[in-house]
Parts: sequence; structure tokens; C-alpha cells
Amino acid sequence: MGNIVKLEYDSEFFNIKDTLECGQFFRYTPYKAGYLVNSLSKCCYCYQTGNNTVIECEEKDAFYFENFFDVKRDYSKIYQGAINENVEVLTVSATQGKGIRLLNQDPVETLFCFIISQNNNIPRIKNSIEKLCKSLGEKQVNFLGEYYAFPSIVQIASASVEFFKSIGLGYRAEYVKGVAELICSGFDAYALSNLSTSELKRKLIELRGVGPKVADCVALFGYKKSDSFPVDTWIEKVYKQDFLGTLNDREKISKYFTDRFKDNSGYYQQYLFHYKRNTEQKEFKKRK
DNA sequence: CTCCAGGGCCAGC
DNA sequence: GCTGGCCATGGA
Repeated sequence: MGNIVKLEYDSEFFNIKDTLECGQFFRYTPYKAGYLVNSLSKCCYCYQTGNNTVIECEEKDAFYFENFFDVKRDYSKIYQGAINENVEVLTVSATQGKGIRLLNQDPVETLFCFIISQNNNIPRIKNSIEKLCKSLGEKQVNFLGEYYAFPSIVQIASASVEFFKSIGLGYRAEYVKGVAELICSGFDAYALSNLSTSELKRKLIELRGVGPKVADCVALFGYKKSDSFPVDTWIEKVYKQDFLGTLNDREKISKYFTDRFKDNSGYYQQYLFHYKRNTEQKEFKKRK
């Protein structure tokens, strides 16, 4: 095992809890005072202490996680841009979600995770992905202990539809199997990063099981296309309740936001999603 | 029991 | 091009 490094950042624009729990990512588990974070075959330990956010990982993975957590980007500008829009719900969302960062995730891992996400809830999605890794991925060991890598495309493609159903994927099982086989037979998902956002989404939607919303998520979270604005049930609520929008077609709602927020769309979307989902769940708990 | 979750596919207009 | 029904699953 290699040396262990401790990377420290000011937590004002890097809150580890909000960054992990804002729905862009599923492979994290509570650990000690923070979280274990898995991406591809790597694992790190993240926690907050005082005004600092700390990442502990093996030295050879330091560059990977610095990029993963997007540490080079100045989020104060994004935050200020959101405030300057002068929209009340966006101001409140950005203020509460000031520490959210967009993670730089692997495109293929993101693709499978968000195919699984459709018409599903976050706890179930997390659970299914964890089972996928534990049963198909390679076992890894580092200073944090044993864990499992995200399975390779060959490992996914060689599993059966029945297996995917057995880990709770339901009707999404056939989508996962089909996309895995397609990638195995030559569909180069990594080559798509050179495309424009709209061309990328068009290509992704050709995959069976990928519609406009999943394509938006994969474009944003996997291909860093920040001029994407995924519209799910929570964002639709924000649109109707807080932006007083009247459109019903989610693709049109998405276009409404990207026309308005341009290259900051994806960042603002995360502020809004996180805010809406959190406040509704708090309201629900209060009633109990 | 019904309704819902980071929706997509398909048939029928 | 648009709409409604259907698709598994588990928690509330």
C-alpha cells in the first residue's frame, strides 16, 4: 500500500455532505465522522473539521480525487452568479447549497447509474448500485479496508437480465443489459466527449433506456456539460411553484432553463434540486 | 389500499 | 408531434 495523503480545502464552497447528497452521485456511505466515497475502482475518506473539508486517499489517487471534486474551479463566481439572477428561490437555494460542487464522474459509470435512476428513489438507487458493485466488481483493498470497484463493461455485459432483476432493477434490467452489450460491441461512450451538448444528448438518447432526462444527467455529471438542466419531479415542482411556469413538457422546461442560465444551468439546477428535495423532506418529518 | 420516486417506451391519434 | 397506459419495486 502506498503513502496516504490528506487534502484540505476551505469548506465555504466545499461542503462534503451537500455535495454527496444532492443527487448527482450514489456511491457513498457514512464512515466515522464523514463518508467513504467510491468512484470507478478508487475509494477515499472525506469529512469536515472546523472550516475545512478533508479528503484522505492514497497518494497515487490524489490527482484523480482533486479532479473528481472539481477543486480547481472557483465556485464563488457560480454562487455569485446565482445570487445575481435575482430570483428568490434561486437565492435561497444557492445560499443554502453554497457548498455544493459538481463532481467529475466517469461517463460510463454515470450512464449506468442514471439508467437505474429512472422512476426510482435515491435510497433504492444507491442500494442497487452497491449490489451491482459487490456482485460484479473486483474486490479492492486499501488503507480504508475492503471495497468493490464499479464493474467493467465486460463484467456488466456478461451478467444476465435475471441477475439484474435479482438486485432490484425491475424493468430497468433489460436496459442495463442492452446498453452494456452495445458498448461491448463497439459503441465508444468516451469518444462522445468531443461532441456539443445537443449532439451528445442525441447520441445518448439513441440508447434504449435513455430518454431526455437521463441524457441530461449523464451529459452534466459524466461529460461536464454545464449547459444541461435535468428536469425530474422535484425540478418540475420548483418550475411550477417557484418560477410559476406553465409548460408541462419536461424537455421544454429544460430548454427554458438552459436558455436562461446558459453555461451555469447545471450548477443552478443542483442548488434548486437540493433545496426543493430537502425542504419537502423536512416538511414531511415535521408532520410526523 | 393508493401514491410516489432524479422516466422511458410504445401505440394510437 | 403529442398523449395515456404501462412498466418493477419498496417505502410512506
